[in-house]
Amino acid sequence: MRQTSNLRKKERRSGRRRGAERTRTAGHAARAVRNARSAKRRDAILNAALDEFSSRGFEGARLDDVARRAGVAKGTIYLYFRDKEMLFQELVRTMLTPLVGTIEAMGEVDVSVTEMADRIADLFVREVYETRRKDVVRLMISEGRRFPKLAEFYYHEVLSRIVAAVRKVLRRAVARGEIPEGLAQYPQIIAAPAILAIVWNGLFERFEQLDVRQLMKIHIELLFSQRRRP
Amino acid sequence: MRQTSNLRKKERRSGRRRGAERTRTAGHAARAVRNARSAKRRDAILNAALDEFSSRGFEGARLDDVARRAGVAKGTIYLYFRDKEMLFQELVRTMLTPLVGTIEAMGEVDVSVTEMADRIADLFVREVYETRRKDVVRLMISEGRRFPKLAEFYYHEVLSRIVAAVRKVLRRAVARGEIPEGLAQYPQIIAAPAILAIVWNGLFERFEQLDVRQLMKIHIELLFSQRRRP
DNA sequence: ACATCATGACTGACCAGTCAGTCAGTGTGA
DNA sequence: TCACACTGACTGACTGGTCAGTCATGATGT
Repeated sequence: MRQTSNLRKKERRSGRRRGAERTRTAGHAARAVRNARSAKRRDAILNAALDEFSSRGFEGARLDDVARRAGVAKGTIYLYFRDKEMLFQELVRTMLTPLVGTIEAMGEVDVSVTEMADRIADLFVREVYETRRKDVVRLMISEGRRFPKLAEFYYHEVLSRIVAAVRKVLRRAVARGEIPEGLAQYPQIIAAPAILAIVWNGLFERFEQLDVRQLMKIHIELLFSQRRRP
Repeated sequence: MRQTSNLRKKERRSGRRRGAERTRTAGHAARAVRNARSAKRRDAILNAALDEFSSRGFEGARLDDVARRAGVAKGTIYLYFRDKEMLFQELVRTMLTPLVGTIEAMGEVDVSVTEMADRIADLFVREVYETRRKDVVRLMISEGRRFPKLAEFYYHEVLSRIVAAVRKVLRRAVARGEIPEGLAQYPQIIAAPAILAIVWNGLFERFEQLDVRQLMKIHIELLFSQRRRP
């Protein structure tokens, strides 16, 4: 459950070079150690926050609980995040940003539509549905409305890029006559079962299982199987 | 601790027959007036609650605000609902229960799949998306996870019935060879764009409009257009 | 000796839920 | 028809408790 480890915590603490040339090496080493510890704490807090936000919602989550779960005093949280809201926003940003690159790359390669759809489905299942990112997306769905800034960030930095990349591939396919035009107008259709799965999973999984992989596979087959004019 | 006093006020106030046969009619009329007013208040409270819950979420909503918006004192809310949680649950129940009948009826008629899909889409747009029920469904999506009882009610009383009704029609179509088998396994696929639309509407509508009707129409066309074996 | 990081007790604001009191409307008796 | 008693729906100030955010103090490393 450590998968957030790769979230660019190295961020160069800008400036601060003055004097003490003698201890340069030692200083650097020390700073590196500190940064590492600091990043670890930040991560622990984010992880704990995800748990608490997920099970209680933004308003319902208690920072005391986040602190306890992270093995840290409450005040420490405020050394890393301005307030509860920023903690939430950083959580979403930190967990979802790394996906963007992967997704954009997808639009560059000239693959067939079905190939692309399969890749999207696979990426979603492996990198979102089967990880804690699923919970982050669920949080985004549940609470995003009350964080307009975050919704905006998410739309511009994540969604619109995905939509653009997918649309690109779809347009090519339309031009080749492989698929009807409608799909290129609403690339969201491809993602619809993914959203459905996350919502269903949160609400009804205990009554009726839903096999996401299968769900998406069937959906894609239905959408893309070759068809004749009616 | 006097709540419950007037919950379900139609309740035959058992016994209590003593004299005064003369005023029977007047008494009935008076009671009718009271009941009407009472129902009106209940409605006002539910309406106000929907507004507040929608914009602030369950935890974020203040009963003081609900009361003010309903034009009622805070205490009055507690004459009609045991506590905040029951208010929320009643809200969802009251708004969604009326739909169930309509939906079940749909499974009874032996229509074609596309006909059924069109009807579902139309019903959804007219009775949910274009009404305040959309907000109720959104609340269910956002907060349902923290109300297991409510999720259970919703699953058993609403969802599973829809799924069963739709599945029935789909099975017939499969038997006739009209559609491939996959869809009958996951009738949820038909509803996926509806969920997507509600989520999108809440989060991103201000950046990019989404025409639900068109979205669902295209999706249905893609799913059901006749196809040849690959 | 100093800088930085970390702590957790504390504070002030906030809010769900309560309850003593009010009063509009109803029944009763003359 | 009037006056008086009675009822219970309604009110809103209040209470008990909670929690985000602060800060005086302590720990650690250089």
